[in-house]
Amino acid sequence: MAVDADFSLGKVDVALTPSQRFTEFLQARGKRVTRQRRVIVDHVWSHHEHFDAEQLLDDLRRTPEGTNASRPTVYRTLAEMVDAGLLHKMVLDGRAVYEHDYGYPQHDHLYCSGCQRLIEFSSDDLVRIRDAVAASHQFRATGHKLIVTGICIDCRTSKAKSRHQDRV
Amino acid sequence: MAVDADFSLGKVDVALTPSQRFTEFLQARGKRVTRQRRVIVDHVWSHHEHFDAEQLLDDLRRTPEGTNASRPTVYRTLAEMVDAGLLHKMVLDGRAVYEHDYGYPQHDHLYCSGCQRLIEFSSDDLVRIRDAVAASHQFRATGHKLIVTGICIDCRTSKAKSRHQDRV
DNA sequence: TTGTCTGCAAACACTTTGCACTTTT
DNA sequence: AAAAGTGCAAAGTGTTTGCAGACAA
Repeated sequence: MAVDADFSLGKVDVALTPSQRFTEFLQARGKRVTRQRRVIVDHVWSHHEHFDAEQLLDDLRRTPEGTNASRPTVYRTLAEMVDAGLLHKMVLDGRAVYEHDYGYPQHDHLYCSGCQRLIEFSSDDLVRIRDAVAASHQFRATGHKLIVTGICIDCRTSKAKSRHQDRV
Repeated sequence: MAVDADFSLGKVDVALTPSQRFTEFLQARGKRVTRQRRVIVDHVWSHHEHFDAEQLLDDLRRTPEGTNASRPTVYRTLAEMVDAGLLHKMVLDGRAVYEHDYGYPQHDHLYCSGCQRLIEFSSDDLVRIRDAVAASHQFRATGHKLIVTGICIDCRTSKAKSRHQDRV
């Protein structure tokens, strides 16, 4: 699940690093800053990519001694990071996919059914329409999830699609 | 998972009933029109509601002799109905939820986090924006899924929320 | 020291599959 | 009769949990 190479939605200024924010979150709840939790946040923030729990687990296993964590710990820590507002979780094809949330603007995705790539975009018009529709149903919108399915230009132009089928 | 009581997006005229269309679909593929398949399509089309496989299985079990089907058959038949274009499948909170597709206009959902109700709506503006965004990324959109999360008016006005917590 | 966290193995929920038997065509 | 479908039980997949030992505060 690679992220579009050109990630054009810029970072937003934030006071603390993700790692600091997580530490703060843990301490505020009487939770402990363990080696595993540190290793996981650091690793997750070393790449701006969409990933799932198993990928993260594998990545950590390929890493030097003392920088990995067990499957249950990975799952538990990802859930905590979502609670902490660091990560955003979405479900795609039956498995949970995570992406950076803290410090990045709200956005939606184009999902290429050819190469499974997720391309990020954001649209103010979309949010406006969302709120107008919600209002007309006397519904108070707190968020939304939009995934536009289709075919990206690479998959459309290349006859030899093999190059685009990473991570299928 | 109840559907909004006032389903205001009208039916669309279609040449065949869902059951006829399914029969046609099966025959075209050399598949057989069995008692179970008939029972399932008929039951699914007797209510316009969102449902999942286990609910359907339970409903069928509560039904007179000779009008039920096993779990594997229910799953297999639902998949066929999706292939046939009769049902639309979406994944919500980890399980597959189905809704009528054949004969109904494309639409999206408001999802109340208070009572888990799905309210249907459709918006031409939304589709326009979707296509504009896609075009700007040289992406060819073939479809989309939008779920707006929030609180419905019932959950907002009632202090005694218990009444709205069916199916939680 | 005290209470939380970790990792293991086992449990989970939902869905799919292998296979002998039944049913439609 | 031939081919496809069904139901059972068992296997999968992704994720969660109970618990004894390990570790942060």
